[in-house]
Amino acid sequence: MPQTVPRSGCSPPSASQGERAVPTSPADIHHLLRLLGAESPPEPMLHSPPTHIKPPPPYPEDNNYLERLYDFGDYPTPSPSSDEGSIPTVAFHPPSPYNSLEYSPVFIKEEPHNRLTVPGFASPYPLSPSGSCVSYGSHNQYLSPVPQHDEYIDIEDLLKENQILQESVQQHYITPKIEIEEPRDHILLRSALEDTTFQKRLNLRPIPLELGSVKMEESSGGTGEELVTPVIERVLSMAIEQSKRDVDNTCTVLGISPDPMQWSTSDVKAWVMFTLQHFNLAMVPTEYFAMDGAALVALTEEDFNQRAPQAGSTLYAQLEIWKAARHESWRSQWTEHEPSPTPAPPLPSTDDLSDADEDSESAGTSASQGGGKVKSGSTHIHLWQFLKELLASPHIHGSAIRWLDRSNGIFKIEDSVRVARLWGKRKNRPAMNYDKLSRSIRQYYKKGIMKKTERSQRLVYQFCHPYCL
DNA sequence: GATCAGGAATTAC
DNA sequence: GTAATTCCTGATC
Repeated sequence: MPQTVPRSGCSPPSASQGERAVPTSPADIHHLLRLLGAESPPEPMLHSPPTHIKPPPPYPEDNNYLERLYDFGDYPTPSPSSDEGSIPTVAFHPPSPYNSLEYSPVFIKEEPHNRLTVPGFASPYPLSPSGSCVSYGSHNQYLSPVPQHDEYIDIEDLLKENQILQESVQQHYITPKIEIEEPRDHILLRSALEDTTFQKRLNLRPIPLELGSVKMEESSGGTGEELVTPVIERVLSMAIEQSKRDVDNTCTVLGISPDPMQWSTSDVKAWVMFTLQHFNLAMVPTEYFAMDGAALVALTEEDFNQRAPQAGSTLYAQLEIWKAARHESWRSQWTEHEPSPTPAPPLPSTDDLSDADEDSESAGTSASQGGGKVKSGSTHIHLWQFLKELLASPHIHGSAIRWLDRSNGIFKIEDSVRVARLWGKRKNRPAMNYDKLSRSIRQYYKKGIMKKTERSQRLVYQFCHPYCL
């Protein structure tokens, strides 16, 4: 894939006037090589950015922001306007599942004083009044007409410089090598996510591969078949490590906990806005996600889609990744104490779970909703969230509580004793009963979280909007 | 008898 | 301060 080159601004002259300098401007290199019959560097590098190149996502124009986010250590970070002394400077975005391969800017620093001109030959590139290249933004257009030059160069010197230039070109136009390596993480991540054992191992719902606007590299050279089982294990680890790294970086940037269950309302908003912005998704009114992390975790994919029809799936998938990273972290911590943990038991398939099963039943709900191995789940959960949690698992709790009218948020408690007992277990309130639980539900009438149904029915309640979403 | 409705005090965070 | 719990009385199904 040819690497496009949004060119950075030109640097001011730094060498002395009398100093013999090597022309290194990409435009100059290209023209010179073409003049000498040498092979040109990749053509797209010498033109304005193609129109299909997407502009960068609307991150804050704070380079430190990106550096904090993409603190990959071994990878250079973009530095379009700094580092004046290096010529040319090529910086690549680090590989990340968040990076779109369609937009991989390469910043090239130019030294205007090193320009080389040839009689009768005018560079097609705009030049500043001082003779340096007009600087480009990532997607700016040419700004000025092309002036002529009256400087002449001895052809022998030109040939000598050409040799130097060839070396320079070989050193600095080796992007194909990098291009091959950069998307490998995407290929591996795709393969890992396509591998259903990933989801089975972590007891997760399937994660959509279309991670928002993130475009995975098409596996042109390799089919997934090359990744045989032993390799999958390593791939799986890489994918998980990558996800965890991304989670950690985002935590650092946003200043939030890696555990979504610990998020405050503002944390949730920050995460939602960040994710929407990160994947260049349509913005969503923040009121739709005015909830804490526990509530967010309790949302189903359908809930996400109802709140954000265009971005819901991506948000849900991202949250699943966060859960997975958290789950994996917990599993690692757990294995420190229990070398041979038994695999998570399969979810109950019947509704007639006995009381003895309610511990695991409750834990199963918490694990599936919270994404982690917590026996009793978080006690920092609201009753309405808990009820929605139960309602979201009809295969487990369908005999205790079920939707009557999902779209209008109407549900019925079929087994008041059991629901109350589950609630009491979750909140560590052994004396909980339905009388108390229903009293709490009635408190929601005044708060606008629930309302009485139009036709009063026993054990039937209704969520208010947007809590019914 | 179970549930609903709501007041009031208390507890937990 | 807020949410939930606890206890209570009275009404309804």
